Amino acid sequence: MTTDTLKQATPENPSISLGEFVLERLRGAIRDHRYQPGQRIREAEVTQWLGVSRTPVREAFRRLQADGLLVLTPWRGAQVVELGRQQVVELYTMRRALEGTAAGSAAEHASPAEVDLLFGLIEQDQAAQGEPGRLAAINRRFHEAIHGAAHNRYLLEALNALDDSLALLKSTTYEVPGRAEAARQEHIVIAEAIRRRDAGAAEQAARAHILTAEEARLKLLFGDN
Amino acid sequence: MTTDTLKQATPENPSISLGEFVLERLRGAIRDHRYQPGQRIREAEVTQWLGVSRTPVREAFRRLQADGLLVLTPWRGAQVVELGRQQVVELYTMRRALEGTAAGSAAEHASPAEVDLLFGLIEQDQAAQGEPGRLAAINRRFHEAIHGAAHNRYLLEALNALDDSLALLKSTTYEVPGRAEAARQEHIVIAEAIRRRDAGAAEQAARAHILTAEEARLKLLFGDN
DNA sequence: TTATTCTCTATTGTATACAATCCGGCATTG
DNA sequence: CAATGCCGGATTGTATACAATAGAGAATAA
Repeated sequence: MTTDTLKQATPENPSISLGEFVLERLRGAIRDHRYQPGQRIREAEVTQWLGVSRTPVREAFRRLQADGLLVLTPWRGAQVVELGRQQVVELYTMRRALEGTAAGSAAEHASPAEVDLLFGLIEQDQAAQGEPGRLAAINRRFHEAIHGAAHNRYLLEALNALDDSLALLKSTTYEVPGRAEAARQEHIVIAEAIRRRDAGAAEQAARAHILTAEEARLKLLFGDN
Repeated sequence: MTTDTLKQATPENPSISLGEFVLERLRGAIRDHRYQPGQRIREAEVTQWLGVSRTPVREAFRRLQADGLLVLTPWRGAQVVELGRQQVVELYTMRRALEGTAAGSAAEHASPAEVDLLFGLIEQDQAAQGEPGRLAAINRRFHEAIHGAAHNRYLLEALNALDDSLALLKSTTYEVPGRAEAARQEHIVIAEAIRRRDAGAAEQAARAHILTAEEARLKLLFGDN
């Protein structure tokens, strides 16, 4: 395959390497459940799908393994990770810690513009009542805004990896009745703590928020009471 | 190169893949400062050193990039990460969060044997006064014992990656006069909180411990007061 | 001399050939 | 008929050939 042909395969950004291209396409496919948990992914399959050789595909596999999205077994290849109840609980413990830290750091380091963004997103959230898709998107942007306002690149990377792992789960906690309203109130508490530069309160509020999200998630997935 | 020759290159465990082998050797070399921060690592160089082809070397590079130990620039290859003051601060913020969470989880989930191990290591620590090397090793085992007692594999992986990143720093905080004694007292507070199953106290004690470690580190590295 | 452009070499990105291994089915045997 | 061992294809692990690029140094012009 000529390089010219290869470049046609990455129209969005012809300058990135094929390995990065394959990585992003695979990550997206896993996040969108086009590859489902437990499913085996063969190198040849991706090779044909994306029109590249095995080398960049294998590179992407390694990165996704490091991110916790794939399990690579010697001579057996790649499988999308399946999360059991225990693993979901462990992931939410991590998320409580990291979101709490992010909110606390944001209280210390957020710029005025970043604080404004948080409250702007809360307003958008109020305007999107009854639209689960938009609510989920705004919720994600709210959390991303906090993550950015923490100004800690290691924290940001860890949170992104965590988000990818949780995307393996099928359900959205917004399917739980009343969850959207409760989440909005919790967001307001977090944002106000950040605005008044109260790191401890911001951390506690974020932890409480993640805890209720975890309870909603476990109820949805495993019928916990 | 024949496969038979290759297997001689991995005498410790002939069954693991060459990629894993290269990964561990490189990780060790970076941790031991045989490759120093900022130094460029060429593929051909590792190829000759370990007697393998470029393929497993490149695999290892990707994994080390994901772990935050290497920076891979397109067409320029791999460089060992250099940590500036800001990055050290960010890493310690992460470490406060994760060690605090680990101590809290350990208070909830540690087995009696794991609690005993903690106090056993504290005794060993007392017996090793004045031997910086042994003190550092025991300190590491103490923290690893807490990490294990948390029973959270995602947390464990994150802490291991963090440890690798901090290993990029040259100095040991045990070089600060009185640091060993202070650390031992802090360890005791953590271990006692875990023994009485007080998750909140364990988390706070671990955070305070990491905070003092950070202060010692910043003083050593950048002369902070 | 100094700045600039060009060329050439070292190095990495990609594709592919080859080796090793696993897993299914089939035959053989008790 | 059941159990066991042995092929053969499918798949991954590794090595290597080839393409593309960056960067250093030479050659040239001002």
